[in-house]
Amino acid sequence: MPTPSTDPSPAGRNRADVRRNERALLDAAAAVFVRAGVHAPVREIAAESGLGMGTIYRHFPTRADLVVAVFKHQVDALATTTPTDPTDSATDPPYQALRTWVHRFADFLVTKHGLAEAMHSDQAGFENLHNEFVERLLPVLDRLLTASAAAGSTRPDVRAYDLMLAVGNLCIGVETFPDYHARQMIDLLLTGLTRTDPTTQEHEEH
Amino acid sequence: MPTPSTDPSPAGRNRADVRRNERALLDAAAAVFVRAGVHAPVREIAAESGLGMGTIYRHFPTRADLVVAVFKHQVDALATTTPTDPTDSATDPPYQALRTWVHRFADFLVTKHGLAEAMHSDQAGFENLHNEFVERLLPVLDRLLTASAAAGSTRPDVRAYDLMLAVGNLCIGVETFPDYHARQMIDLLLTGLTRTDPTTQEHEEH
Amino acid sequence: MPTPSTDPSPAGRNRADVRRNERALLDAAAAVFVRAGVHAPVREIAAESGLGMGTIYRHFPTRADLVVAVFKHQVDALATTTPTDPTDSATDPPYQALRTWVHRFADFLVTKHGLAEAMHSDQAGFENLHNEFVERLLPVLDRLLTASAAAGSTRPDVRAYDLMLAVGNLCIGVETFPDYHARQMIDLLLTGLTRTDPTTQEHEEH
Amino acid sequence: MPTPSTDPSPAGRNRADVRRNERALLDAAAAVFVRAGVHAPVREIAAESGLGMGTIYRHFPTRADLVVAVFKHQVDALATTTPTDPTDSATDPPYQALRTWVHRFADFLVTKHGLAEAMHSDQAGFENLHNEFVERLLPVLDRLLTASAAAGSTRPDVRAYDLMLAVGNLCIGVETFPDYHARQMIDLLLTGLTRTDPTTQEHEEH
DNA sequence: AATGAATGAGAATTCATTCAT
DNA sequence: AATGAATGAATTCTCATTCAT
Repeated sequence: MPTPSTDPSPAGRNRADVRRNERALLDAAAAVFVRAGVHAPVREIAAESGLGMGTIYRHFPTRADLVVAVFKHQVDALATTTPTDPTDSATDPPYQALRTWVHRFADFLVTKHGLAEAMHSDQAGFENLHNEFVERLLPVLDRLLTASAAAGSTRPDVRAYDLMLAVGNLCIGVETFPDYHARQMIDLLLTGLTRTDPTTQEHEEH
Repeated sequence: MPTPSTDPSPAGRNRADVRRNERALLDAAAAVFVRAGVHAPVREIAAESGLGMGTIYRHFPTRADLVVAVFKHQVDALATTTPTDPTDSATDPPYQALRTWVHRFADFLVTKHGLAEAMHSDQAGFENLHNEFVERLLPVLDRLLTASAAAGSTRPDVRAYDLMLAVGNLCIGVETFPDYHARQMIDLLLTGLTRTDPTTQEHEEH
Repeated sequence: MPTPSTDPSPAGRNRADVRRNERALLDAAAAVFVRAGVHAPVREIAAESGLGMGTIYRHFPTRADLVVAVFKHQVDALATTTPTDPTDSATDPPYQALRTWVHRFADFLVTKHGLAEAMHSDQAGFENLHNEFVERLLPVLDRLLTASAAAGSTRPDVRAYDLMLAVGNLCIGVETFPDYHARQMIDLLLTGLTRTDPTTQEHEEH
Repeated sequence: MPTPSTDPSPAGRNRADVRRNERALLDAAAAVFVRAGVHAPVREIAAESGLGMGTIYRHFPTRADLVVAVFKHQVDALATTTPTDPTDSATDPPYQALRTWVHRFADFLVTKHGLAEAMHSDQAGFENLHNEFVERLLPVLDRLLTASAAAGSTRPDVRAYDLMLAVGNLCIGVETFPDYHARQMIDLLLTGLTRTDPTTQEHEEH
């Protein structure tokens, strides 16, 4: 809804308007995803955002586009921060860096209702989501895993792809079954990954 | 109403027919579940079975009833065979028994498209499914896990419930992502479960 | 299915069997009609009777046939007892006889959940029901009404048909709205039938 | 799209369109209700209106909402005109005012196929309909009846609620049975309501 | 004659997506 | 660009009626 007196542009909405709408949409979608999962009705997101449904479709033609966009920021954080942090790699042995990152990844998934599930959805329109994760995060995890294996801390025969999916999977059901301790299971997996040096392993577990 | 000694059935359509139909229904449902997941439309199962939709509702009032029935046989096998097999417990140390059962459990889940997913569904009508699994299988796993921990082979601080859900989770996505090796991830988890004994871990993996 | 030891007839069930079934059906239907109205599912009546649904259809091809049969006894009572009772007509003036019969008719309707409603149903298969009532009871009411009018107790310009439907109508809703006093309304109608305030009434009618 | 000063609507489809559709829906529903009763399938109303089923649900979430809306105008007329008309109360004695209103009420019901019936429906979604009538019209009738009783024209022991339901009931079946004269029966009821020959009437009631 | 399993049309309801304004 | 009303396919579930045994 343009405010004629303040906007002299004859063409209507300007770039700022559009960007503002997109932001509102993303915030609304994030809120709704938390509340009702990533399969929530489009109308609900529209209502939350205060914008029309048509606007959603204009900005994000498929649901996956929206989901990807919603989590892009957090994915970016996971993708960029860790591997470039020099202090981390200085102080932490590679295995510690791997553990830390996996935990952050898990925390991210666990706090997004339905996201872990959606990562595997073969529903039309969700391939993008999986691809996004693979493209952005797999290289990061791969680097960490390779470094850890190179240091002799972890087995060299485990692929980052499998590990990423496995961790994602272990996060499923956290909301549905409050009694399920995903964190501990992930730790089990990580421990299983290590190369048998007892001193390294025993005191890590929580 | 006379009860001829040879035919206890008082009704027209005889028992054999009815059982045959129920079998057809279960087979059809199994096939459709593989093809389209356990959320497949009832109509599709009816079409696959060659029977009417009403017949499905007669036999299995809720979807979960059908799902449970479809997998009952396999669940029964998992629930009964293992813990009572004396030769197993004689030859295998407790940890081996645990591994074997977990692998069988995983094989079962992996071959049923959508089953692992359905186990977590909070959709109406699927609670039964989760309950069925918990009620039937959790005691078995619990016994195996307790025995293994008692033998000092595995950590005593891991609950069977978490382990069951975790294994179930790790099986998710096997069909969707052919490149995902659930088996290896499950082995990682099992290894992580052991008490960090270097000799135990190295040669188990496949 | 014959009872071999007690029934030597080679042709199967004898007349007594069939009649017994019909009676069971009628009793069951009466019970279900009270409980769930005359639109109750056929299956429910079958279950109540302990007989099969097919048997119901054999005995009563349409639902109205069943409804008519269920109430036949009571209709018979209304149709035959009153007009032939000599003591009644001796002690009661004609108007009193009319009132008494109308009350009995109303009591009959009120105690059959859904019957008053069904009398008007234009649903396929219910014409019979209306016809049955008209054919059996209208002559009775007509006789009573004519006698009462002849004695100068009631208006001569009211037809028995209208009165019968009106009384039937006034019985509707007794179960649904416990606060509705059908009895009093019927009394109002009967009172209105008597010649009372000439100035108010005569010129209004259309 | 800037908001022209003449159109305050922020939305695409403008208000006039929406209102036109709602009107089309109401007209279609009224027509279908006459033809097939208020239980007619939603799809039929949609077809009659030329609009989609979803549109009906958008405008009228429950069937009762639609029914209420269809008859709202007439209910409004009955609810507001009469009691505030000063000339009526000046020229008519209270009993005449009562008669007039009851006739108007009956005319309304009689011309709406299935409405009188629906008023009593205990089907889910029809409570509102009954409530609407009671809430809107009962106070009006109560005022008229009380005034008439106060003037000594009618019996003081009859409640407006019973009278309203009774009149409604007497209107049932007008379309189904063309030979049924609801009008006359209502007049009978009203006449029975008047205080005339005390000896005949008072002691009969139970 | 009796049975009740099977059938499938019918009705309600939801929601992704389009498109006139 | 934005809107949100309109659409109607898709899905679930019920129950009258048929018919093989």
